[in-house]
Amino acid sequence: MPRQVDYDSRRRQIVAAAFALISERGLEGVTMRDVAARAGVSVGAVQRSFPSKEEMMVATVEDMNERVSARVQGRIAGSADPDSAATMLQHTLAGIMPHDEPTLAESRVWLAFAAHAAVTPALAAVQRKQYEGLAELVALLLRTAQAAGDVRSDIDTDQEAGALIALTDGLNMQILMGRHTPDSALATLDRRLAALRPAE
Amino acid sequence: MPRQVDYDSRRRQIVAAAFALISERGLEGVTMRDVAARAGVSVGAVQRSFPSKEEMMVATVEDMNERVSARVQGRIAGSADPDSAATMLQHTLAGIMPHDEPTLAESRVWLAFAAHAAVTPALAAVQRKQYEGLAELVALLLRTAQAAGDVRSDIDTDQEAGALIALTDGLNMQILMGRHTPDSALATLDRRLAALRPAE
DNA sequence: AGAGATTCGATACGCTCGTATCGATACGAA
DNA sequence: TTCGTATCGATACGAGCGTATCGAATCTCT
Repeated sequence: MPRQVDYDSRRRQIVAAAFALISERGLEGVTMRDVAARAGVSVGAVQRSFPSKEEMMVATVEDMNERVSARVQGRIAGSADPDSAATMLQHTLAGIMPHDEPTLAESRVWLAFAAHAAVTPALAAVQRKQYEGLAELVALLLRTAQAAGDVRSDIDTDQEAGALIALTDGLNMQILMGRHTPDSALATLDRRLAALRPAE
Repeated sequence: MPRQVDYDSRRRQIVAAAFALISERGLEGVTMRDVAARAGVSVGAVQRSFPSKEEMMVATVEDMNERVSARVQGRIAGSADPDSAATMLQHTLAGIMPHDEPTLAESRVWLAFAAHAAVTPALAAVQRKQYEGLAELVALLLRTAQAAGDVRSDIDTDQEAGALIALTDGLNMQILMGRHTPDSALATLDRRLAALRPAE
């Protein structure tokens, strides 16, 4: 029963199953058997694609990171005013926050891995790298918006980028905990962004 | 071999061991055997104090919540200017953030439970309640500071409380991920608090 | 002082996990 | 067509888990 399916697509299928299970039950609720069942394949097939569970998990983190990045990219590209750095900034940060069930699932997975990374240095390094890219993007957008006069010039863009990302992450958590709705969290973020504009 | 030790102190001892293990290895790294060994008692003794692992975990969450509350209370009480709401606010939020190894451990445990709560509604309710108390306290302090003229009057205190807590949580996570030092995170928080003051 | 109750520590049990193994099967090359 | 090989699905295995069980040891009470 050899090569009848494309390997990449099977790996994606398995990762998608792992992703769904993590979002529903957390990291500890994921077993190889469950992943195989959810993906509609046998455990052996999963083992063929991922020699160990850890490799499967790593692929799942990467998939999650790519999902978020792709979504943010998409929002930026599809934005009404793609040339405005201020608009791109709003789309970037708002794009990270969940607003429907698929993105809520994404956030749950993100939180699960974040918690895991706190006690797993190898994972922490991966996450830190992802954040570094985001922080640089946000800082760049802030600087560009600053040059366009859309952001106050007395703002340290690197510091502000860190603060905005922290706020976004915190809002993210509060949404998952049910202390914020996606709408109210987005409103808080927008209020914060509005405060960056120069006084008229 | 009956009642030779005080039950409350044994429970505290066990909870402390569970707490330490969670902070080191995360929730999934905690087993009854390990907890017993760390606490210096047998598994049977742990079972005597906590009929099930879940009850032990619940007690550990409660312990964590109490630790944070007690620490914040202590900082407020010991603050140089206990009468100033603005000072109390700073101590409250800064007190939540980690600044040394014991408080870093606290934060790791907090994050572990937060992630778990995202897929465990019963735990989410406990955490939500804890947050509600914090949000009310912060909002009250904001209102008081507002009345004293230390905070701009155009600020919606409830909204701002939510934003400040989200920022604090986000900074907390970034510290754990190594993207912020306790000092830089505290500086970010203080900058944010400074921005609440009325323009001179 | 001795009987009874209570707590402890050790161990057993049933289960689930990740992973290894292996026969069955389907394809490609000769 | 047939052999060799790559893959799959089922199952086995050893480890580790939470919990149950039970004899030994200690305290209390009469």
